[in-house]
Amino acid sequence: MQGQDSEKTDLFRIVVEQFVSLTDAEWSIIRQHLVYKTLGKKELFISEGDVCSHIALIISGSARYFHVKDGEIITGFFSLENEIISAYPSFLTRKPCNVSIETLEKTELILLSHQSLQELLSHPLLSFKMERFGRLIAEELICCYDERINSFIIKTPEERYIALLMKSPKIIKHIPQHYIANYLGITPVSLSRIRRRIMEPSERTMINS
Amino acid sequence: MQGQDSEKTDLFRIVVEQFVSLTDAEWSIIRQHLVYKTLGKKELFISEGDVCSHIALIISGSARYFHVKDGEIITGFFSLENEIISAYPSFLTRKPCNVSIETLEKTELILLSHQSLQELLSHPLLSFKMERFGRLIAEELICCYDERINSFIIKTPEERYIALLMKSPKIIKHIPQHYIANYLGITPVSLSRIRRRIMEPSERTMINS
DNA sequence: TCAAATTCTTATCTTTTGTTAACATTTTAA
DNA sequence: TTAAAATGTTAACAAAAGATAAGAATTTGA
Repeated sequence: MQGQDSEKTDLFRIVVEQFVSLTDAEWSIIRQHLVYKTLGKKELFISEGDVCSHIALIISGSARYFHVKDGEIITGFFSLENEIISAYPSFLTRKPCNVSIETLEKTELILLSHQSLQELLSHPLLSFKMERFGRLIAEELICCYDERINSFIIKTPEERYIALLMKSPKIIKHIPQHYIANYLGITPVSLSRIRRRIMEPSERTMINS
Repeated sequence: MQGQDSEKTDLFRIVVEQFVSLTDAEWSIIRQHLVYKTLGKKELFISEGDVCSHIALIISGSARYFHVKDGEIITGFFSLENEIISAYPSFLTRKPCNVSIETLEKTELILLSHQSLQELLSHPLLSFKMERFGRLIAEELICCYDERINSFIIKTPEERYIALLMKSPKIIKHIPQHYIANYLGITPVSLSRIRRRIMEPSERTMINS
């Protein structure tokens, strides 16, 4: 950990302290396990079939999760700045993951390995807080998953798109549309039609004229 | 806790010990917080808009999770024997839940209230193991959610149905088809067509003749 | 037991989505 | 800079799904 990297890894503390408060002594132990890393654009964080060995906090940049099916690439999720990336089920179960994760742009990460997390979970001074952190992180993730599944069950693709517009305009603006289409469970062509359908009549007139 | 109820609540110990081992002393503390309860067929466990106050283990019976949208009832999930039921996001966040849960048949439950869980999480002798139990339960749930979301992104409705056939024949056999259709994200009519489509040609001939 | 309700299938028609391809625009990389 | 690649829209047609209704079979409950 060099000087400037150490500053970067300190950003991880903010995330942890959203769930459990840490003393400086506790933080200094955790910090030793963190690794700062940058990835260029379209670099892989994890490849389908590998066991996910790290979770990572995105300091800057973004990433997409994708599957390959019948030679087609299908994007299922995005992670943006200040969010965690990981093939979490694989990270937890130590089984090969069914997803690949690739950066969408130059991305700065803070990494924590599975091995390191296990050490922290076993560390006499930290185990309790780390267990709690792990629980609260997982519980928050459950709420996100739940919302996403409900949107598939209850909403039409058009409604899902409008909901995404409202909730994450950042995704709509910064991420290619065919990736968003996959995320919504539809084709890019279909999303293009939905966009035209929900376009304001005034705008529609402007374009048609 | 009367004698026979106490026997029933002991089934909860098996679930906990799948994640953390317990001494008899520890178990006796947890057990005091458990309540045995039966629900008749089509009774509500939780109603959309309420804050979910309990998680429950199904000893016998089954339940379905449903939403109401535009007056339509849409079933999103099922829980069977030996599984947990709860509007977990609501239970965790103390916010009104967006789902109702109703038994599909006469159902025996072991209840643990949010209040009780908080007490156990604060109990000096139990907090560590309860934190760990909470973490591991949440992590397992994440894996289930992940699989379900991936099936919406990657698979067609027909492929989702076939996957359900393979993985949970019990659901297909015991649960009305229009509920399963909702679960797959399609209409009952559409599921009926899918079933005919994937029916063996031989069977199809038998029926057509 | 028997009428009512539920469940499932099927048919018809409409709407939506998927597929493929063409084209314009923008971005990327050599 | 410039050719290649990526992105987004549109069109035409096919396939699938939704909506509605009718009817058969099964289940439920009084």
